[in-house]
Amino acid sequence: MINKLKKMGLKITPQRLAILKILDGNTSHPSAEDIYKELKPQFPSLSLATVYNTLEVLAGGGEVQEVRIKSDKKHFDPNPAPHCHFLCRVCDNIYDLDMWPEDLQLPCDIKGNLIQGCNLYLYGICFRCRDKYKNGNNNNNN
Amino acid sequence: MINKLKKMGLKITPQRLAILKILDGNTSHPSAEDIYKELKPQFPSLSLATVYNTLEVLAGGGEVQEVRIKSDKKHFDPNPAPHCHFLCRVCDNIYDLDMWPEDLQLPCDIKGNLIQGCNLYLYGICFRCRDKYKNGNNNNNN
DNA sequence: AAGGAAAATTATAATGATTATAAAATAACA
DNA sequence: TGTTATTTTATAATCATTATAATTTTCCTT
Repeated sequence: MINKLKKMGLKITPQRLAILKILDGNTSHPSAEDIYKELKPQFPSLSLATVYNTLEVLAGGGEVQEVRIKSDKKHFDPNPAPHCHFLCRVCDNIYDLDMWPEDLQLPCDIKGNLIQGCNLYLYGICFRCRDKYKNGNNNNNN
Repeated sequence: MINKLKKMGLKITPQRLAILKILDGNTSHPSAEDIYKELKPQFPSLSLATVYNTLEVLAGGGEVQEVRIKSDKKHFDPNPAPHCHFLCRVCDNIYDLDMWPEDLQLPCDIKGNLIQGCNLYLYGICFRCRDKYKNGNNNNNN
């Protein structure tokens, strides 16, 4: 964790460590505000700007991914490996899906264009919500 | 064009026709403001809200695609067929690429999740900018 | 062709995520 | 321990987008 910051030439601060700790292994795809709200009780002096700044440098350094699957807000993923993100239209949660199209290994060349990065966003209904809906139907006999 | 509006149960207005006309066959991926600026001289009374409203209903009806490849602004594509979008980091233009991953035919099922929609955003350097860079290097002997 | 209800347009204000600013605090080096 | 560059903080600014409410227009009906 400390190494990630040092590797990027950043100073070690309690705020940055706390943000990295929240992100570490986190698959909930928090927004900047989610992180801010989670840390505020332990860090009463924490500023939202610090969270934004830290996420920006981490994303710039390739340590976290910006997930722009929703139109209104950015979310963050500490897993920098390419994988797709899936937004359930029912529960509004973002999930990782570790499939990746075989014909999209980066970097690659498509019709003369150099492709360096890629975001794959999927939309639909997650298996949890499908199950709920199915059960609801059966129980209510609709 | 008129049919598109009628099909969606919308009234035919000069503003909507003008917006549809700009979009028809357009591959430049304009933003709402781009469209507004282009139409304002011919439609001095046009309001930006009208452009946003029209694009929203067209997108809702599946007649145009929202392209969220840039983090700050939405762009629009009159081609509703799934295809990927490519942002050149040098010239900042958005291009269509008509490739599509073979293993992503919609709708489909991935690990129990129902996938209904998909956005594929690519980032890199377009062939035009690659050529310019290459030539620049040769000419300057760097 | 005129009337009228429902929908659309308009000008404007509000929203809300993100970014910029500048002063105060802190980390890390000598 | 002192110093300097960096970071944090509080706050304001930005800017795309959405909401509001009054006016205008479409289009169905007569």
